[in-house]
Amino acid sequence: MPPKFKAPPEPPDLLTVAGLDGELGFVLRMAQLAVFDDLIGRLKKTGLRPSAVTVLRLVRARPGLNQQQIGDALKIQKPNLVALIGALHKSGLIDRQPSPDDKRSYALHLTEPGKKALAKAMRQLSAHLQWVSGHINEAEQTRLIKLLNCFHAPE
Amino acid sequence: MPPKFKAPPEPPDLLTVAGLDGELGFVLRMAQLAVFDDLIGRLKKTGLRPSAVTVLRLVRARPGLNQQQIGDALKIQKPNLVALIGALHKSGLIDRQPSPDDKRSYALHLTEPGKKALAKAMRQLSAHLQWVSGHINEAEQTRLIKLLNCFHAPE
DNA sequence: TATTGTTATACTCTATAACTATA
DNA sequence: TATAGTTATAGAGTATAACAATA
Repeated sequence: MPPKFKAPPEPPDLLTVAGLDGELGFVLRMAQLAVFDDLIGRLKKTGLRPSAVTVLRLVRARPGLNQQQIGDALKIQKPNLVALIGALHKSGLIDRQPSPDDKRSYALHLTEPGKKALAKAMRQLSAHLQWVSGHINEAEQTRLIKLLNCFHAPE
Repeated sequence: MPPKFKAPPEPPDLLTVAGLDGELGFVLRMAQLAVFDDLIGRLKKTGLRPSAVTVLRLVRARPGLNQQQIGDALKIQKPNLVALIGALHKSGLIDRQPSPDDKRSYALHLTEPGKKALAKAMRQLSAHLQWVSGHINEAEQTRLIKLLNCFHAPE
């Protein structure tokens, strides 16, 4: 029988000892930090934050959308959307038309520069998604998203 | 053959049309919002934020820890830890002893009130974990955490 | 009355540069 | 020189209350 070599005793990991790396909240936060770190880094080239890109994507998916509907979808409260939408409008990426059927709200549309900017952002998003795929294969990704939806889907 | 009833055509979901609910970043963010919403709500009773509870847990796991080590574990940068640790010290939950072997750093320990406060917070955390278990069973939770660790484990 | 968008405001979290005292 | 802790500061994100115009 060959002599037994004990593996050198690993120093017990601090997070493990504290029980943090087995807790959903903590792991969720750390994963989000890592994923958004990559995404934000790539979007730097476009001058847009993830939230701005998301707004542009919603407006492209449903031209004529108003702020309230965007806020509901992204769980951003009304006052906090004013600056975000305002900046997109000011930089000429979205257009605000007075809504025909409700004079209180604006119908939002992408401008031509807005479409171009979104296309550029989507190319960066593509690279980001490839980075994600480097960490977790497609099947696992689908499973992960399904599991995460346990929390945000039902509300 | 019984008559066929077509399901009423569901209005296509905005998030689905925009392709957001199939993207990890977005789903991750939404899940984290929901999970932390519950956790923060429960911790309100203790006057502590999740980050403060996490710091207390690390110090309990490794008495004598310094700020740098905490920052590394939680990915919080040094300047942003000063107020957090300072508040815990000011409210008497942690004790700062000058470190014997390195006069630049402080060795952190839980005080008796700190231990009590952490115990109280851990009871709220327990209730939170039960809430989590209401959304996703143990096996799925284990799988979810494993999948999320694909991102924060390797660095 | 209720809703859309807005202002004002405050609190948290995060990021960078520069200082101090030790090492 | 490098590291631990600090200060100052700025930028995001988020929360509440209240208002005008409209429904």
